[in-house]
Amino acid sequence: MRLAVIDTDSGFVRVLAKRLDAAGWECRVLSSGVPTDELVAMKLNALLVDISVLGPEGWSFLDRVCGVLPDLGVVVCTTGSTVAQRVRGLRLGADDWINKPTHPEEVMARIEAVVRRRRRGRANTDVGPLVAGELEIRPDQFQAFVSGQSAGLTRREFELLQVLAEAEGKVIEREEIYQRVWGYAMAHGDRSVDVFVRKLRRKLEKLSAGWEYIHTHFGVGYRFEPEETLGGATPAEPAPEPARAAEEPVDAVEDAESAASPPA
Amino acid sequence: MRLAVIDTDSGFVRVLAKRLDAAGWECRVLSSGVPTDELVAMKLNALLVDISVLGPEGWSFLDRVCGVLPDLGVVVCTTGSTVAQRVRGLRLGADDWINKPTHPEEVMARIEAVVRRRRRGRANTDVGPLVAGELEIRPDQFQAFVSGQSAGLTRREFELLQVLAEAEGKVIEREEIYQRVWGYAMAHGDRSVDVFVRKLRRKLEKLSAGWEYIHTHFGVGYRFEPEETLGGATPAEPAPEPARAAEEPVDAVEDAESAASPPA
DNA sequence: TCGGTTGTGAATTACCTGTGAACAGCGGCT
DNA sequence: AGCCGCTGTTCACAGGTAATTCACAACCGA
Repeated sequence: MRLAVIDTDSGFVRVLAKRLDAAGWECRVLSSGVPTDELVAMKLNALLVDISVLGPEGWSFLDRVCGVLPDLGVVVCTTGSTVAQRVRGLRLGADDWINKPTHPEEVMARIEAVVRRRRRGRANTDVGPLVAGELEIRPDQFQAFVSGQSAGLTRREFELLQVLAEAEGKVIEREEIYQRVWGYAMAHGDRSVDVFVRKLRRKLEKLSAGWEYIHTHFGVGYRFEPEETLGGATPAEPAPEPARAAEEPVDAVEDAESAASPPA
Repeated sequence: MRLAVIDTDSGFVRVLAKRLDAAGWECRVLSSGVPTDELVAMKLNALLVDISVLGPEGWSFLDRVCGVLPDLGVVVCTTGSTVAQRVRGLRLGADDWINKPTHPEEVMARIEAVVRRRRRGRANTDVGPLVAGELEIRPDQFQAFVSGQSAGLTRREFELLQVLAEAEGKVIEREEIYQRVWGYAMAHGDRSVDVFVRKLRRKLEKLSAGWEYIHTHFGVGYRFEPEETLGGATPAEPAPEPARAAEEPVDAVEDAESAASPPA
C-alpha cells in the first residue's frame, strides 16, 4: 500500500506515520501541493490531504488530481469543514472526507475502505494463462509465447497486450487503454498507445506470422482478436530466414532488442 | 441509481427520500434487516443502513451483505458511534460511515462517491446490445449490424445513431443532437447533423432495405423508430432471420418474394 | 406562391494512424 | 565512476480516412 500525505499538522502526521509504518504501508509526507505528474510518478494507491494546507488552490488541486488519476483513492482530512464544503469535495471526486480531530485508526480504516472499493472491481486478476490463436499469454511470466518461444515483450508491451486480450473481441478506446496500462489519464495528443501497438504487432508477427491479433478501429481505438490472414497459412510459407531452434528465447526483432540471452 | 434505506428514523427518512426523489434516484425504504437474497433481487447500487436498527445482529448483517454483494455500495449512518465501532464497520466491508445528525445532501454526496468509485473499477460491462427492427447496435464494437453484417459506420455516425436510438420514439432537436454527439453547442447554421443523418440513412438502407429508421420532423429535428416500408424491398443479401420489431403492432403484409418470417 | 427548411453530392479541409528515428532515463557491467 | 544497452517517450512526416463546408435542388408549411 503506497500512500502520500499532504498535511502540516506535525503531531497528527507523526502519530499517523507511526501507525502506517507499523502496518507496513509505504508513506510519503508532503507539506504542500505538488504537480500532478509528480504524484503520478509516485505510483500511489491513495492520497490523504488536508485541503486547508493548500489554501484557495485546494479545490482546483482536488479537481486536477481526481481528473488525472481516476484510480487514485483520495481522502480529505481537515478541521472545521462545513456540509457544503464536504459535498463540494466529494462531488469533485474525493472518495471520503474526515473531520479532524480524528483517530489514526479510523483514518486507516477509511483509506482501506476506499482502496478496497477500487480494487474489488478489478479483482478478477485471475492469473490463468490465456491462449488466443497461436499466442499464449502468461501473466505469471509477464510474457507471451508462441509454441514455447518467448516474444521478448517489455513490461509495457506485455501489459498493453494483456489489457487488449482480456477484452477479446471488444473495441477499446485509446483513452481507456492508456488509463489501464499507464495508470493515469492520457494527455491530449499522446501517441504512446499507437507506438506500442506498432511494437507489439511487429514482435507478434515475427513469431506468429500469418496471424493478426490487433485490429485498428479508425477514430476509436483497437480490438484484440486472433485472425488467420493468409488462406493456407502453413508455417512452411513465410520462411525467408526464420528457421530457428525451438528453445531459444528468441532475440526479438532485429531493430535493437536482444534481451536476456546471450545467443553466441 | 437504485438505493435501499434501512432506518426507522421517520423524520430523517422522509426528508432524505424527498431529496432522493428529486434527484431521480429509485429508493426503497425498509424498517428492518432483510434476507440477503431479497437484497440481491432488488438489484441495488447502494445500501444506506442505520446499524443500530438491527441491534446486535447488525455486525453479522453487515458482514453477510458485504460478502454476498461485493459490488454493492454500503454506507452506515447512525448516531453516537465510537471510533472502534466505525473501524469495525469499515473493516467488515462498509464503504462509508456517517454520524447522525447529518445533512441529506452530504449523505447523497457520499453515496455518489461510493458508487462512482465502484463503477470506475469495473469495466463498462453495462453495455448491452440494442436491437431495433433489423438493426443491432453494439456499443462494444462502436458499430451497427444487420444479420451479422457491419454497417461500416464511422465513429460520428455511430454515435449519432446511438443518441437517436437511445431515445427511440422521441423527437430530438438538432441542437440537442449536436450537443450530445459533438459535445459542444451547435453554431448557428451548421448543417452537420443533416449531413450525418443522410450518411447514416444511406448506410442503413444499404443493409436493411425495406426499413426506415430515422424520421424527419420538419422544423424540429429527428426521431428514431424502426418502420417497415411497404414498398417492394429486394434485400440484396441473405436475410435468414429478420429480428422482430420491438413493439410495433404492424401485422406485416406478407411478401411472397422477400424473406417472410411470420412470428406467429 | 413564397420563404424558410431539408436532402444531396462533391470539393475542401482537418484529423487520424502507421512508421521510422532521435532523444532521455535507468540500470547493469567493467 | 564511466560506459553501454535497453526501454519508454517524443517528434516529424507520409498516406489515408473522415468531417466539414458549400452550392443547389427538392420539399414543406403558411
